[in-house]
Amino acid sequence: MSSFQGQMAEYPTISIDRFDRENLKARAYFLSHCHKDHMKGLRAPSLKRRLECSLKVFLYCSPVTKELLLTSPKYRFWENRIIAIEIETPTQISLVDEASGEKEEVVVTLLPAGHCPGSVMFLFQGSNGTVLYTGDFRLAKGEASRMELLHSGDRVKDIQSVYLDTTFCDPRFYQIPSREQCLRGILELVRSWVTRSPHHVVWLNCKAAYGYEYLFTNLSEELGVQVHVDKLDMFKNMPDILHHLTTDRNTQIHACRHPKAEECFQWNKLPCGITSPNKTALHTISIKPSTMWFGERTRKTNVIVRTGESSYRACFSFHSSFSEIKDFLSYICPVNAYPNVIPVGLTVDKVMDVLKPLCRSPQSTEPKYKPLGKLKRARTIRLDSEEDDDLFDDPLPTPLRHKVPYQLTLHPELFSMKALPLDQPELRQSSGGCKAESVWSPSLANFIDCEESNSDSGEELETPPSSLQGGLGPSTLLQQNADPDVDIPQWEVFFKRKDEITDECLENLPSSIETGGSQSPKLCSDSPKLCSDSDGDSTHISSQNSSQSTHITDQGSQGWDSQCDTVLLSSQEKSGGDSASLNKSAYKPKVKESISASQTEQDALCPQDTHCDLKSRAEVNGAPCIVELDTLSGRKSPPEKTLLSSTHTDSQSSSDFEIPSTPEAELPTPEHLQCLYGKLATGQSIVLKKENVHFQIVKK
DNA sequence: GCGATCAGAT
DNA sequence: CACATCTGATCGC
Repeated sequence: MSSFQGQMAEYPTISIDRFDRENLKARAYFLSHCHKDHMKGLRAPSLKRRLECSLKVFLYCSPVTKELLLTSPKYRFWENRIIAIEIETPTQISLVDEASGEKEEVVVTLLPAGHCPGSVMFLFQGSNGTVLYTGDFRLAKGEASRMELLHSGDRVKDIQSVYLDTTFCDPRFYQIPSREQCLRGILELVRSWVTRSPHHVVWLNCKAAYGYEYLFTNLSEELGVQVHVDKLDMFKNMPDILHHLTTDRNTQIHACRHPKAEECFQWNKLPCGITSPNKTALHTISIKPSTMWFGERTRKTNVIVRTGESSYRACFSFHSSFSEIKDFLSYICPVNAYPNVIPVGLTVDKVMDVLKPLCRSPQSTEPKYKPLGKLKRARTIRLDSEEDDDLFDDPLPTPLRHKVPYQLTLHPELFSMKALPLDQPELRQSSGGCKAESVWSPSLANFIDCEESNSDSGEELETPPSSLQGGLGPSTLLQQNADPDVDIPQWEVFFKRKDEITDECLENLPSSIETGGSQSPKLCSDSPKLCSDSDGDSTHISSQNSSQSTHITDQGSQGWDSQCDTVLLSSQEKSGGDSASLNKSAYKPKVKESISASQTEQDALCPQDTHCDLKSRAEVNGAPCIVELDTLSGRKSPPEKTLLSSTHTDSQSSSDFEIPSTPEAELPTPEHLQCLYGKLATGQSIVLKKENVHFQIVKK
């Protein structure tokens, strides 16, 4: 929970994520995302009064946040005082003291934060230096290096202070399985259940908060089953989300809530009340998304844990892990870093002890030279299981970098924006409007990608539900491997053969796994954007502006070189070529009416197909010059206690190099590696792949 | 009656 | 394991 008090030392006349007390005097307000603990005072009468008196005071946030906020009647009084700023569009704001007329200019840039829909970080530039307020964030390792607007020329911007989400800034939370891993784990568990019969339903026991949407949309997309929720009007202008949700209880995936939901579930009753659509009783399992973390030296990291006959806990985190935080901060390397959150059991001082070494040393206040080309890691190398030679295919020429969107000046009272030239004036051709094409965000597209140590993704397994306990429930155990002991690239491991992994994974698992038939390498493939051009004349908000992609694929997402001139491309255009090769074959947008029993039964015919899909690709995280700075040996987290025996493999991954299984892959020669490193160091793309669907903003 | 705060639960 | 939220009790205006 954020304990940030609202003001930053450098720009005390603006308030962020706090709206009470001192903040009542602010000249401008900023909201990073729509979670209640960041909205304290936002609907208080005192602030409402202030607004009525100070007509030049505005609230700035992302378009998605604005939409979500204004959906609630409680905040409707803000309606004419919120200014949505597009992601990654430097925008000048005048901070005017209405009493004295005193004026200060700042340029603010919204950067995607990956925490929940609409979540952003705020980068402020002005006379008191450049500061970054992260809000809450979950960014995989290397994300910062791919954010163009954190850079200036070839360098990371000289950032004075970072106000940082330190929720998991404790070595205890050294690593958290990547978003894709968690998603995939949940997907396969859900799949294994709902394909059994139309009466097998899943209840996703989610909290009342934004942030699960990408889970819902991905499950819906992959399984062709809409997710039942209590409310969806907040997404009315976000078709990419909306189309995967339903308020019709007659579906197999539920994320509805009820105060006594847990009790209901004991009686096989869903929160929404349905027990059986017809005469047949439902068979329900519950999956509770919750944070799971693992210590630095923990190998086994199960993303799904069975907690009861029909209940599971699934790994899910809105916040960056300790190692992700360190990666982020050490890359930014500010003069100062301040925690927004003090993790339970820690003190400010203890958190500062962690942050300090990652900041610029007091002796040299010179900004560290961070040539973008060198530090830009994480060109994805995707090794298709069938086509290993993909590895060195299609190196793209290094594109011109730093196509910085033009700067906008906001005159709130006029709601006008005007373009300003920037120091690197490569102007976009688009108007400042809300067209998706104009705001495509490379880092947003990339955010799901993980170079984090635990993001190898090949070792998940699941067993068909029927395999355990007489078919009483699915007995899924999905796990990832991570070996954070190793911070040095281990190429042997990187190229570990898939069959080895498979064998290891199969160990201890129920016999019904069939290793055959599921060689298709991708569980989540990218797909062309859904419904971006939907009918109607409403405003559609896309994930361009949401900092959380609605769709996760297992394709390394950083394939889009952030150096590309991306701003004018739509995601469809970009993903078009690749998507053909993905086995997203079965995506059939299904409206609720179309989910017939017969259809579902058909789906249930081949449940075996759902397991043991091993991702067959490898990612290279090119960051040879980065040494993992962590010296805090994380306390070992206790062995995960699962109801099922935990399997593990010897596959290892390091913080910077993760190693999915790669069948038929060969060890690279030193020459290969050298070439590879060379390309990475110079910022060349090695193999690009793209995809990624985000909410689109389509204004009609 | 509402808000702020805290404890407790999920 | 935590997070973000909700509920209910208490206090004050």
